[in-house]
Amino acid sequence: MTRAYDPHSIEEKWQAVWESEGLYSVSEDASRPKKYVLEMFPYPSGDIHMGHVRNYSIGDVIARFSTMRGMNVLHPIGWDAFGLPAENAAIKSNTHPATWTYANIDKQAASFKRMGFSYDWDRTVKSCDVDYYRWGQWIFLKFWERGLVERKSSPVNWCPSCATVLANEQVIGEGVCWRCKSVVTKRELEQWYFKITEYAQELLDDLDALPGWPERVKTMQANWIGRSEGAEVDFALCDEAGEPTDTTITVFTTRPDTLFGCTFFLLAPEHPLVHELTHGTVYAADVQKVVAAAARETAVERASGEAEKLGAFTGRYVVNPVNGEKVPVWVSNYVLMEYGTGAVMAVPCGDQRDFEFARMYGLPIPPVVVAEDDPLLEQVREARERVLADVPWAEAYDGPGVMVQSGEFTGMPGGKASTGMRAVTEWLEARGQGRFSINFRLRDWLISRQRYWGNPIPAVHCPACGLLPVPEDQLPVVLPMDVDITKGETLADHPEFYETTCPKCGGAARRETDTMDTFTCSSWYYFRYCDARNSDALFGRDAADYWMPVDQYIGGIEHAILHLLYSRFFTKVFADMGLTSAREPFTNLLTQGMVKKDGETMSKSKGNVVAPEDMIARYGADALRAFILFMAPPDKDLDWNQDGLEGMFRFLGRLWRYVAELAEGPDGANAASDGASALPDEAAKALVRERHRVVGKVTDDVEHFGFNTALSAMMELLNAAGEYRRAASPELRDLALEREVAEVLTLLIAPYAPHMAEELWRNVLGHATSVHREPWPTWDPAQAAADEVEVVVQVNGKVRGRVVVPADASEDVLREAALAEPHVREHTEGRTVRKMVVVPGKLVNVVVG
RNA sequence: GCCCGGGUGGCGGAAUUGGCAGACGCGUCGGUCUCAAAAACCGAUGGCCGAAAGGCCGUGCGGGUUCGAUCCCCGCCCCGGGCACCA
Repeated sequence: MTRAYDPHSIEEKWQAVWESEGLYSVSEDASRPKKYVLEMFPYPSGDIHMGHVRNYSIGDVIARFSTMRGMNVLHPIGWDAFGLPAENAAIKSNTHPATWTYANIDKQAASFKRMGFSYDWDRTVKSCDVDYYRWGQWIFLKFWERGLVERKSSPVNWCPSCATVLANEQVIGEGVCWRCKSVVTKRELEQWYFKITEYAQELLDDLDALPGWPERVKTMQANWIGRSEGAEVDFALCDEAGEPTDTTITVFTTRPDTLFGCTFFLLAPEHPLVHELTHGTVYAADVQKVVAAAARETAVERASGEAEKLGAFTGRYVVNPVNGEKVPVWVSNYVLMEYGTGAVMAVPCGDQRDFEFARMYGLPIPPVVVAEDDPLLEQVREARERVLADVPWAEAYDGPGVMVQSGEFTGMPGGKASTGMRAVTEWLEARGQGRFSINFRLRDWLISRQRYWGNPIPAVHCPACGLLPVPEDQLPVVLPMDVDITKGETLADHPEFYETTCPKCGGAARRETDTMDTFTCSSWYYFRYCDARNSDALFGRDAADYWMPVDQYIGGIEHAILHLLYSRFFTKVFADMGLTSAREPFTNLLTQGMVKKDGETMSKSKGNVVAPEDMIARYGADALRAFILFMAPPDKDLDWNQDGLEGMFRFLGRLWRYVAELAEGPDGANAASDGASALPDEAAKALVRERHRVVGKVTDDVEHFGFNTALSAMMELLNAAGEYRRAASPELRDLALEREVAEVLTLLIAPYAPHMAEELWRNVLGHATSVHREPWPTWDPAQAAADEVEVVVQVNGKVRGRVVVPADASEDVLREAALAEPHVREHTEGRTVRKMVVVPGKLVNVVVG
């Protein structure tokens, strides 16, 4: 009696065997091509959820498949273990964040092991281990040496719920915190930054070097970096009497060709000159109203562009360098201090915001770039001086056109990146009043956090020597464990930590008490995996050169900017430091979709969480892994459905029975009998064809992440095997062929259902070594091809019949066969055949009139 | 508002990108086995008309190109995501 498929009796058994055999431990091996397969660094929240199951199952299939294809595969796992949830949980449950974190890591690692993922656990890292984070501090010091660390005061994003600052990338959607979704506010604070903007151009340019990334992700990064080409223009500031001074205010503009249409000038409410220019004047009160209103605006209102435009005249003027005109300086909330210089030349005819502002405050709107098809052009085409002070338009025009009322530039083409734009900039450059310039939307990365559970920033504030790095030989700065987190203490409340001596003068000094953004920990972990136990260096050059870059990275789309941009930045700096030859960390990126329930994201608060553990308990890890991959293509969102899991369990059971019954043989006889005596009948030929076709299809599908269709193809092969068994007479069954199909199916399913495949391979089919070390089955396209094909015959585009012809039938043979088909004849009877379209091997279309 | 995705049976999804729409699975219905049930196995399953043969309709909607369109083009509608006062 054949043993039934029982995942519970085999899964944990094989997990233990694999571990003791060291099946997934790898080392550098020059004789095989390497492949580095990596899933995004998990935060150890303790519970694994379906998103994890999906993410790590995708990676595991790719890793196991690659091994079977002959590659030396690095597939590591570790824990992104610093972060706020640990602190919040600790406060709530009166434990230490470390206790909570390490317990969660153990729990989650056990769940991952229970899923049967093929990780090299010897390389595991935990970012809260001092052996790990000391290298984060070392990186900080190296960045500092290279001038990539800066401490400066500026308006920053503050999350009131997390009680800490956030980097720009970490404010998402309508101005909310990426982690807790609270509305973020602005505060002026002195903070630590990594100067990622130094790499803005390279981060943008090298997106082109990533053909293996989704277009969507690259577009999002390009938009985030936000490169604009234009010019800086210097405007001389006039004194209170209206006389030009030597002080200039510089603006950035993408449209220097519209400079002749500049009729006012704007400063951001936060601009330092605002107070200086208006203090003690009659304009101060009105200006203050705008400044105060802007300060009250939430990030949401400000970012949405829906806030009402407010403005106030400062009483001062600047001189337009192209025509010497004095234009009034206003303050307005629609000018952002963070972008460009915080000052703007307003050209109302060419910019919708300036247009609206001008209409609101009665400022003139002279046209300077007019579209070719605009009737207004005839009125002003030849005018070099301003003859028309206001446009009859309902809105601004920012497209290409002809420059008018623009002095010597009149008649030139204007618009973005136009000859007029270049001519005006060159004119300014020749006079020292402007220059070509490129502006990025990307801001420097704010990395300091006012929280405890993170990597301490290795710096010292000395009253005598100023700000100093902790010397390299004094690393690591160990995070003290005796902080009372339940009282809300941070390092700043901990004198034993912050009281120190200056590394330079030896006097009393204060240690920096901010910790680093957790995104710094996840920006280099993939390098550490290459050489995880190295105690002398972040990683050895040889190990990194062998493994890096990551060949296949898998994770959620939510990191399209955040983690993926930071990691690209770190890798580029590492390359410039000579640590690695990789300039990009992740060659191929797969962004997997979300796992939902009834169209909604699973969450405890909604009470719709499906626990993977419950599913494993019922159907085993193999069915769960295979099913989540079968449900949908990996990059699409999917809606959880338990009935389908049941179906996958049934398929595995069918496959099990097929292999097991065959191995035991009919009536207990050994199935490995000589099948050569059996006649190669049509049924056997069909099964051989299917075997080759399916191996080819599964191979191709996995390479393109078509896990769902790969599984369908395996089901088709099993169905074909069943049909063969029923069709072939018992005495003529080709048992050798059936045995081959059974082995092929076991090999094909191995990456998806590794435990079942292993049990079948070793204990049922009787092989001595692991299925996961077997070479991937080969296939012969010639044997996959049928010698006869069914060709569809259409009459006027409608299918009217089918004919079976040799696969290599000529067009003439096809024509003849098509016209002879009885049903086709009915439809062509008495009508003229005007044309016949023949697609060999596929279709014939008879066009009749 | 702008930029990407996407819309296919009762459901998840296929269709080698211009060549049999609906593979595979779920669900449903019918059958075999059984005292019965479960499991397993077999069969049917887009809609409408028809006893059947067969016919008509059908990939969000409306046009177009083509011998032929889920696929390409034009114009809409809906869903999801990203960006959004960036000068």
